Amino acid sequence: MPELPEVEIVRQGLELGIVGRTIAHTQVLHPRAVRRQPGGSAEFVGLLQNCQILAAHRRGKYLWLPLSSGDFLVGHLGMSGQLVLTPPELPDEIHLRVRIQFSDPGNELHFVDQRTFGGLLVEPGNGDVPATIAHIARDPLDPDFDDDAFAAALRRRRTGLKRALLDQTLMSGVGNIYADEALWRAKLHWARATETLRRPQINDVLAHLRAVLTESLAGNGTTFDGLYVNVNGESGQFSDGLKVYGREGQPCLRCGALIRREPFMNRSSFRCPHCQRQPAQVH
DNA sequence: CCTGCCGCCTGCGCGC
DNA sequence: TGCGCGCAGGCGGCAG
Repeated sequence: MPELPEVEIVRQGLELGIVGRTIAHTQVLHPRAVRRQPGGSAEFVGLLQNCQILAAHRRGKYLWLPLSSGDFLVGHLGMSGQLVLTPPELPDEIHLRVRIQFSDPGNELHFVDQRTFGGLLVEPGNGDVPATIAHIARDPLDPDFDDDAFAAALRRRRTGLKRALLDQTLMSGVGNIYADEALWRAKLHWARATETLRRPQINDVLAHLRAVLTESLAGNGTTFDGLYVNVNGESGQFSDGLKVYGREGQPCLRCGALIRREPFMNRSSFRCPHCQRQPAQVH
């Protein structure tokens, strides 16, 4: 499940592997992969033809590549998406959705996606950030992330803390795994009412989020279910760094209480019932 | 405007 | 053995 560290590792791989190269041919093997393209597959392919890739940027879990045409190639990996650099002579991956070939004889760029929640599109490049992702907030590792503004916005919310951390318009890049890890480190319950948080606790959550995201980045991200890989098809090594996510029934690494898995937004939350007690006021 | 919920997808593992 | 179901979960769209 790619979150900030995993998407950033992919971005770095794209920067090294495809920036400066020129697209020669594009093939869409599954129309759902370009469902956000207004004109469909034909438009997507046409807009990429003969474009040079100028840079590789990221906002939260979105990637975008400015093109020599002035357009942006925008991508989201969803839950199971992979952008991999594949030698042309290798057989296609089972879930290959989009193939991009370059004018040079190097590796192709493949968008591979089992569950097809991810996708690509090309849109006009008006402004710094693509219109598609204009609503996505900065992430907590972004130098321009505004702690004061975040704290104020968080306290204006009337919802649960984890729900707020997952809201990409408030803060981006955080998903189910890193939200659970940061809450465990901060000893806060996922349902804690946001309006009851004091500034020191918000600072604490931010510090723990930054720490776990940075540690994961240093370990090349988390490969939990085998679906996340970098552009060279390699897994991340941070799975061992997870202290609470996926550890249902195992002892808390701080106090020994058994980690619980609880239903949350049609998925799961993991917490220590002792370190992360349910507060009086929840959402 | 704000909040919360649903549907979209496929493969895997488990229980019967 | 084989089948059905729960689960993984980010995000856009929409209802209230």
